[in-house]
Amino acid sequence: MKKERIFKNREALSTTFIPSYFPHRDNEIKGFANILKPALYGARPSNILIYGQTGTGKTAVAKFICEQIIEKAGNENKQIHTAYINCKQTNTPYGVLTNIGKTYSSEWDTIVPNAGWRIDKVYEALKQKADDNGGIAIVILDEIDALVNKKGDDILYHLTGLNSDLSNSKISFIGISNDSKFTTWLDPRVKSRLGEESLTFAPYNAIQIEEILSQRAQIAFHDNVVDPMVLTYCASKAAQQHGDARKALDLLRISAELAERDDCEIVTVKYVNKAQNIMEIDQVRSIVSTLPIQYKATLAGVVLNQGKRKDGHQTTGEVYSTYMQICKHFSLDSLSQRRVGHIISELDMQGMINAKIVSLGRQGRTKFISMAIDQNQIDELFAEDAFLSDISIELTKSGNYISSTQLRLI
DNA sequence: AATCCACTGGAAAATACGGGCC
DNA sequence: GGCCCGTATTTTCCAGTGGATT
Repeated sequence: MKKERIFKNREALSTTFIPSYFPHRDNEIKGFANILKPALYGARPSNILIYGQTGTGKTAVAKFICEQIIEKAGNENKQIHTAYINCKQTNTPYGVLTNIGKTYSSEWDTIVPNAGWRIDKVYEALKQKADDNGGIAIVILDEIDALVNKKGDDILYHLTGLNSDLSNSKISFIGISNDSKFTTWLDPRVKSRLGEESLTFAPYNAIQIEEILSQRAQIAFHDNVVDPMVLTYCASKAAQQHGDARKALDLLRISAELAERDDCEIVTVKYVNKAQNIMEIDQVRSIVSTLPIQYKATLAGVVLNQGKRKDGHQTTGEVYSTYMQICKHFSLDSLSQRRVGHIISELDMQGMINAKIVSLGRQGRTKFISMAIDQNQIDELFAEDAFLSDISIELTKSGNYISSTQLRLI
């Protein structure tokens, strides 16, 4: 192993890193701390809702505050627990309750199975654990929007009502959302209980992002390995994207990694441009590689249909029939058109394809569908994937539905 | 103005699966 | 073994719908 010439501490640029100081978040932190302060005197802090776009530091600040408060509580011998739950990942009532329970007690896993119990029993167990433990719990519900609007959105109702059921302990919630309108979908009772206090994180501007970058760069890099222009450049790129500091950090990290791979002494602006390209491609690559097989088949259907119509506008029906042929050919269980229509919409949302609803009069109402990424990239990505490369090879061999577009696939 | 296509997209119901309870 | 829960994924059913055509 060669000695690290560029990086001193990679971690400092990762999105999960929590710095000890947050530039331009003094007011937010102060406000936050004031709301949570009662916890140190044994009182229940108000529930808080935090709004702000991605990359404005909501999650990091919330985690930071929790660490601080635990430390403080430790000094003063107060019982405070904190839990962090990402509701995008755990978006079921069962999962949320289980995650909170785990922070109370390490034996939770051995007592409560991760499936099988009826939900009110889990709820009872959690109450029990909480009261046994005593103290105050602060639960962070990140991306809380994922919990509402679904069938099980009464989970928030139960959670926020938890306090009145507890005798020996208290619990308060910090909800984090990037959609400031999400409370409109909320049950009014939950709305008032959850939003006792609220904070909004404004997006950073270019100058602020640059300061953040330089703070992190000092931790992450050795001295004089980064061209100062690089930070300015990364910051301005990210500021264009509604002040997303996370984007800026990613850009900086990848630029540095590229420079490192090139065995270059110093990170220059050249690498930032490279990094930007790579990030775009990598994003698509990671989406494609994690796509379930039915989604891949649908995507392949769209690709094979490209060029069938001169304007490149396929309809749902056309995609579905190609999809069916693919399924038959590879003895893959086929899904209903309703389902495939839904998959098309999802691929659209992920940015893999473009789908626009149009009305063709007597020809009915459907979607115009086309690929959102260019042919070269498609070829590359298909070749990397076992299933998708099979499709391009097999179909060419069999001589069925071959067009110039498909020939280009191999 | 009426018709009517080819879907869209919401909602309910079916199916499957992990796991407890008796 | 039979039945129940919670969760996830699909299927079934069906009431719309925008606008070219009649």
